[in-house]
Amino acid sequence: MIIVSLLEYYRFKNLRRFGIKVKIKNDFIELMPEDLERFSKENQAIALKINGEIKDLFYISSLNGSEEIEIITSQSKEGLEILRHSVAHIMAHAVKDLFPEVKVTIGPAIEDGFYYDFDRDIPFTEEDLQKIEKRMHEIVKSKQPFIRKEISKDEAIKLFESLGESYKIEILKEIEDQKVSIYEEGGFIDLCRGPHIPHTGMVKAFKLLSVAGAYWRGDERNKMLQRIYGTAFSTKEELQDYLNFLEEVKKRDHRRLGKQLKLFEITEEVGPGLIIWLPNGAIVRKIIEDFWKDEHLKAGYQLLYTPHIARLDLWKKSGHLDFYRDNMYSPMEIDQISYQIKPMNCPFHIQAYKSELRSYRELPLRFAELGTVYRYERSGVLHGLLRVRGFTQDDAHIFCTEEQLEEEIQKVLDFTIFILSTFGFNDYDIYISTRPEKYVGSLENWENATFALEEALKKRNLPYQIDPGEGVFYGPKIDIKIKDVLNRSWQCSTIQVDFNIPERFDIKYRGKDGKEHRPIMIHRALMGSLERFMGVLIEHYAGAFPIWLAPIQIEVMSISEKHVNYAKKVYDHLVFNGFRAKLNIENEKIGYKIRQAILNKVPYIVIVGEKEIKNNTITVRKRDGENLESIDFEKLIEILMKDIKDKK
RNA sequence: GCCACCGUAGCUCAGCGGGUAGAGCAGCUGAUUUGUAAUCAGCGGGUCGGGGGUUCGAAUCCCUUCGGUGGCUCCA
Repeated sequence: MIIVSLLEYYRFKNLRRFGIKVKIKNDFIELMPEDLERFSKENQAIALKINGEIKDLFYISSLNGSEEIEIITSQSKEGLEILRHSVAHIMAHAVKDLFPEVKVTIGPAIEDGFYYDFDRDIPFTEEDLQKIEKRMHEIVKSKQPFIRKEISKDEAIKLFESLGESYKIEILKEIEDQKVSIYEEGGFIDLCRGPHIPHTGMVKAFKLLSVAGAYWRGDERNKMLQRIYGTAFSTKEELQDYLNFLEEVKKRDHRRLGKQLKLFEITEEVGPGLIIWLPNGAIVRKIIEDFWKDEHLKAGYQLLYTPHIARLDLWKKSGHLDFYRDNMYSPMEIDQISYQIKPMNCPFHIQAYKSELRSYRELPLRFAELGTVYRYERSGVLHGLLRVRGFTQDDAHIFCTEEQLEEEIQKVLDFTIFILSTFGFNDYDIYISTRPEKYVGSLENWENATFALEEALKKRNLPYQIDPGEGVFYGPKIDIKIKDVLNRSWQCSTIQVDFNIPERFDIKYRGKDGKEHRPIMIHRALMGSLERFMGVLIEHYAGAFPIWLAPIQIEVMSISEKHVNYAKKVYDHLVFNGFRAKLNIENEKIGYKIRQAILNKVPYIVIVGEKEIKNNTITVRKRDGENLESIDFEKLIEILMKDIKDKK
């Protein structure tokens, strides 16, 4: 990792040369030990990379000149992680100072900061966090050095026994090495692999954010600990930027915008995790559904509609009752027969496949459905539109031969990317999940299918990562996470190969050879579920839907009552041309009406008054405040039509 | 499901060392006839999430239940 600027490089080029090779950008320079020390100090080094291994900064004194050195500062990803980890220690130190009865457990750096889990019977309050933060500032100010010691495991156990830190002992007992490292800073000792910053004074910007429950070792059978989350950055500005980012996230929260823009509602009376789509949300959904259906027909899919409930036996046969019972609702009795509300669409699509004898000539057969399913989710996991109990999957099942598998997957990938990019998602994290411990189907099947998934991604030049053992029991899968404008990842699309269901339902096709063969099934959802996708879209667009999706595309407003008739005429014309328009002839000042429309995030505002009537024009104001000159009505229609066609 | 916090008018929130409720916005009515992010005035609206308890008296204290929020676990 390169952390020093070129300017500094040239400055240091004049320094005395010695055996220690220091990597700067992609070059190496050689420095005298004392120059290196000065160099690292001036660059706010917090650690060193010695021959590729990250070490504490004090190792600088033990270099013999043959090493390759990189200087790690908190500007780099690795450095920031070290910094945050050190701040976690400082937090634990502060907590122990203030609440000596607390037992410490673990405290790593994470994506956006760090946390530390504590065992304490009394919960931490907001005031406690403030006190802890205050104490942390004191520790930072006193510039306590982080001191690393290597001791034997037995010694460490004795040490932590004397400190009463039973969780540390539990961790120690599972460490295989006989030697462990501990770090001490201002009297606070923690079992830790390191590395750490040289001293606490190097912490420039941190903040404690929240308290939450967390199970010891993440196992819900274990004791619930108290986790304090915090974050740290290399400068105050960066911390402030991050806090601003959190504010922005809050502003875009789809639950808040959903209420404000009257898109959807979740009420206690209906039940948790169940969505009422209000007119504004419903129209957006309808447009997405229409788009989805049209594109599926173009892509060679056939549409299906299937029921919401089916005989329980169907779910026994599909295996869902065995594998998925915990997420299924209780069955209901109808005429002494048990029926089940559907958690999946696949068994129905299988029935459609089985509705006639199939020939290899028909394959691949692609069945698509916006299928609403109901799944039990534990109450604590529900979250707005993103995690619900009733949702509509943009589901499809492709039945194909083994030879067709790879091509079909490629087609699905292309299709997925087309659909996602239409909504402005052009950045993806792609994962292939491979065979888990518990699986069905032959090893050969798995290998072939996994290979097909990989090949498809390679041929499309899509970078991906492997998630080993994370596949579903019935087959490997590709998961695509999209990144929104704030660069947050959302799991939506999934492409899964299924060896299980075709087998269980004994579906077949007649091959060229006249014999019966079993088709392979691909199960895929592009948007995942309409609910989740809409939630992501709302946050992605911050509620300001592009014109092709906007619930109201144009709001026509009159300056005063005198202009109502003309406004009506304009409005009627817009509606006649198929636009979703709103007429605002309220007896209010124009500024007020504009404010309302902007708060409702209407993309186009049309204003008509004396001037417009006289010239037979309209004045257009865009959502972002840009004013189009008074223009001809037909000109507006032209602009709008083009934007809608381009899905802007 | 677990831990913590929260639940007052349609919305956002104030009131909470106990004495049966307020504001702004929204809604309705009227005045105003308006030129690019809030014209003025009046009116209506809540058994303070539900249930139970303590008390002469509970939005306020306690218990319980439902729901929400942040996490943990889970996400076939």
